[in-house]
Amino acid sequence: MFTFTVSRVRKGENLMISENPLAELKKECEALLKEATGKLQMAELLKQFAFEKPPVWEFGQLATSACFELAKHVGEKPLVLAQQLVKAMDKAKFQLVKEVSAAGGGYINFHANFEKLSALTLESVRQLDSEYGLVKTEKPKKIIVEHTSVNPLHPIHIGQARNPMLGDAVARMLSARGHKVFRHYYVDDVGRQTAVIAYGYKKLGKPKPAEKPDHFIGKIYTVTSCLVEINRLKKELERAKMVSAEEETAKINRELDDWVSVAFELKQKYPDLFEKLLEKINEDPDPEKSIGELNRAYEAGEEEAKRLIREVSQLCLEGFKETLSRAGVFYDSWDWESDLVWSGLVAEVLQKLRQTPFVTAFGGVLEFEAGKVVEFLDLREKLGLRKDYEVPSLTLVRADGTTLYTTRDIAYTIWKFSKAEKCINVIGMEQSLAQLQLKIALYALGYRDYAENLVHFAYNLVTLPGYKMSSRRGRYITLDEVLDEAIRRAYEEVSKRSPQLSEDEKRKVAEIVGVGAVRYALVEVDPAKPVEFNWDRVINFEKNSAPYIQYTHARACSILRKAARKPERPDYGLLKEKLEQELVFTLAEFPETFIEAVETLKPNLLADYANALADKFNTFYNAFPVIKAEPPELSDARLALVDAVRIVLRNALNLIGITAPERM
RNA sequence: GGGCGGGUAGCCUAGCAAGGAUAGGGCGCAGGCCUCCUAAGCCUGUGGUCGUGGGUUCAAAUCCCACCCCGCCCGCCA
Repeated sequence: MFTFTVSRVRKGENLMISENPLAELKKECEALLKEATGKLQMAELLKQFAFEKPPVWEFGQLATSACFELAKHVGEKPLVLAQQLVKAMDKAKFQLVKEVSAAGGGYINFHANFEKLSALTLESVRQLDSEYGLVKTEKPKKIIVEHTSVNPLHPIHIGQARNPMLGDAVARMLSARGHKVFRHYYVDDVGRQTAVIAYGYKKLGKPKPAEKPDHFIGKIYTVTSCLVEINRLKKELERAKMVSAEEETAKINRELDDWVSVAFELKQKYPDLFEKLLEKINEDPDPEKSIGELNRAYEAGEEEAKRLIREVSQLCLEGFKETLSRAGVFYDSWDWESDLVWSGLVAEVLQKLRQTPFVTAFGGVLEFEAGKVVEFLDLREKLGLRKDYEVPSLTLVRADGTTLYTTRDIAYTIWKFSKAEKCINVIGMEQSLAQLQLKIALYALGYRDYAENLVHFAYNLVTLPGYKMSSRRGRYITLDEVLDEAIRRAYEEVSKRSPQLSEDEKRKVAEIVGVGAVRYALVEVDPAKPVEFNWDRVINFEKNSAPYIQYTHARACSILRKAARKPERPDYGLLKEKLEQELVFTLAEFPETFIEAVETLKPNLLADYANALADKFNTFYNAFPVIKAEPPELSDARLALVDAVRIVLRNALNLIGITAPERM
């Protein structure tokens, strides 16, 4: 079913073109229906017509079930109404419509006039080229898409990699829609975890990384975190033993066992690093305290802490940039959480929040009572909350005076809204509650408009079949590994299939194909569903994969290259095969698919679309000759069709951040 | 206990917001197709109580209610 029917026709040199050919067809169908209902004095009963795609091609290209609805008002059978409406239509007015029929229990089916629709569609695609399908919005907005924002503690792992792929695709789509899009990376450098890595890094004497910096940082973080945790648990255990709290002792023992086994793993993996950190950390009578102190000093903006933590974070980010740029993901702004703290913005927001009746203090601790806000401002329905559900409170400030993540995020969000009208946060589903509390805080502060333009783009996790990925435990598969492996496999494949390519070309193609495979795999499934990681799924070269679509694109390019001529005198009326007409229709649908994908923020719709188009094209490719088709007017029409498929496949892939190679 | 998300063939997945004609794909499995534009392909076959039970409707995978299973969240973590 479709809703979007906006389109503009403009005059080409000699042929009409349209930025949305399918919408032209719909407009015509709608006009015919309106006229017919008018004639039968039923115009008042139905003003909107929804169109759908009939289940079988032979039924036509568009259908409406309006007569079922109409039948209720008139007391006549749907089929009879459909027949009457069809009869009342003025055939002389048919342009893109060739035939209308009543069918089934009361459908009205519209058959397209492909001689005209093919001409309109193929000319439009080829003239608009890289702009075809990218229908611009009437209301362009400034939009910030915040995505990735992986903490600078360890390399980006495959569980997190879904985020940049989705975020980047969404940003590309919105931008293509005509919005002014800014891609922001929120550098979360404030908090205990950053203090942990900085602490370990300092203990090691701030070593220069001998490998990719984020991998280097990741090792130090994992080992440090593990050792500190064991240290802390041991102390807790002693305390618990002294007061002979048996249940607690047992619990701590279990946790300790867990961490000791992690330590064992880590010692095997990185013996030197492990020994050195163990030695250094043991020198510290209270590592926990040192870390807490470092965290406090950093928030307070003390010079030494600043230098240290920024150095570590920056190091890690260098690694991220390398990985992400390889995957084709870039940012317009890197926003440091610490800057928000130091600039006083966080304090300012806290001050304002304190003045609302929704914040209470006990000791130094500040609590934000989100539930109260919901009642007071009557937000329940607006936020889609159940009637008895009480939103939990949110701690804004710790007893030691430091702030918490969501508190800073409130300040950050307000800052973002000073630069944009809409903010989309690509953040995992597990943070839904925090994102809700954040939104409620905006309402509490009187930023109603911000709250309503804040979107939490939630996505589900990527899981490993055996165990849970855990960055703290150093159990993860990095995005780098996955990309390397994908490119390696792609290289093998290219070498096997296209030995004639130069070494340089093979490498380039392998890169494009490998990266594409990974991006596609992470974007293709509904973000709400979890993805179970396995190599064959993420590095798939068969149907329903980026390589498959890329291959199809390369095949189209190959035909055009071999033809070595432009389609000078195409006769689109000769495109009489069902497959050809289905291809044309699919191409005509692209603009509406694009609009729907952007408006609903569903990049997977574009992945599905591209895959479906590739399927049809391959079937066509297998069934009919193009270059040698006779007569030449048919050959030319088919060449134009191939060219249009090439353009649309490329445009669709580009929107989700995948490059379409011309050979592979 | 409460909240959120998910449940569609052996496995993975589309469709669900705006209910409509025969629930699309892919993997797997069984078979077939390269003197012809790239076989990363194409064709044929195989496989479905759309989690369960009620309800609304001329019509339910889709809407409503109840329940079951899985995941996540309910931190002075992020």
